[in-house]
Amino acid sequence: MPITKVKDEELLDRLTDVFRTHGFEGASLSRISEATGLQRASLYHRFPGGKEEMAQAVLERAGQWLGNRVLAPLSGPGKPADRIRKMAHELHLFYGGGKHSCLLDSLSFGFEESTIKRHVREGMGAWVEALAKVAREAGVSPKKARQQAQDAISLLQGGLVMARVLNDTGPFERTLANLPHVILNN
Amino acid sequence: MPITKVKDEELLDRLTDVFRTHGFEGASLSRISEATGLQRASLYHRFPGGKEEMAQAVLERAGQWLGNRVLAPLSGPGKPADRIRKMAHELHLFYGGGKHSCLLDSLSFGFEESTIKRHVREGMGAWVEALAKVAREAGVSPKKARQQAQDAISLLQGGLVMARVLNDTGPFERTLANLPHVILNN
DNA sequence: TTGACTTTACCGAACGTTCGGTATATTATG
DNA sequence: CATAATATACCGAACGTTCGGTAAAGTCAA
Repeated sequence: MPITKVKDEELLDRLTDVFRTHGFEGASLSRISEATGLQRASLYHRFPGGKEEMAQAVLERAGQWLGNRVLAPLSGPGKPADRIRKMAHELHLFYGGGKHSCLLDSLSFGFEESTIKRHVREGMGAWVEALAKVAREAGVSPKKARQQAQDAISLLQGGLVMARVLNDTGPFERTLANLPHVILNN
Repeated sequence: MPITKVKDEELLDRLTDVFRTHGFEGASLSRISEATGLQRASLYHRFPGGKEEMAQAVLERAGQWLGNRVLAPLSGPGKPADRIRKMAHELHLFYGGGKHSCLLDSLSFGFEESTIKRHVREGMGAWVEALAKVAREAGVSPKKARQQAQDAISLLQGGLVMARVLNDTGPFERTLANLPHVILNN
């Protein structure tokens, strides 16, 4: 078997970067080719389904990251506040301290219903539900738990938008630090 | 002078819709042509500078709306809480109750520094500053005022992202209702 | 009032470029 | 050698943009 020019993990890393920086339509094959170091045909060898399959592979792995690094810790052992702090730490790493945009934002434009949008919706839905569950476990009423989970996601997503627009990661990082209070407040 | 097929206001409305729905790169001239009822060449008669000028015209008007409907009421007379409620009402109208995306989000993708991104940055910066000012006037400490203004914008922007992804405007609308508390909390 | 002239708004057709995608050849490893 | 990975060269279609021209409204001297 000949050697791969770019390992799968590295390839997906770079694809992720292109998609979250430019969105789906802005992620042209030229940009992808440049970012990955692979020619068009090589990309189609790795992803016969083309750009759509690339985006789905990126979302697939992001979904795995969400499950392993966010949802799993949230439903794991430990005090609720500690579990949330653990998640905040992972989010800090994943979003480069706020410098990277979120795929759930960048891949959600355009009105046509697609596999990608469904994938994005499932991810965000699972995230909200997991946060609400932790809040309920900490004694927050079901209704309030749901609202505070939504507020947390809103603050995070909005913080990433602000960081991109204003070139200031401060609000996002402050939100990360405040997450336990936002979610568990009673 | 021949009659215009589409009045300027209407034209800008439709352009705004295309840009905030698809982002800059997703807003192809074909889509724009379809949405406005004008052929490509006619669009270039109205906007000699092409797509870039269209986006800037859209941002220009959005900036005027921000100034007239958001910043002005915020620095006007009345109790701080009332001024914020007034803003919330305008936001509800402008964002179609949460069904429309925000230009500050959709036009902020891509890394290259551009006139568009500068325009977007100025708009969001002025918005945050105006909110912080109201909070200070209501007796909130400068530091806390700034943070709560940032939280408000984060909640709004994040709420719009959630609405687009989950097809649920609930969190956004709830944020609108809570804005006075978020911003003026002491 | 008329008719020549200008201005304005629009459109069909085409420009060169880039898009996403593919057929074929080359490379390198087991 | 066999074969998987990459590269070259190319495709039709769509991209943003421009050109030449037409129809309608305003201007104004005769």
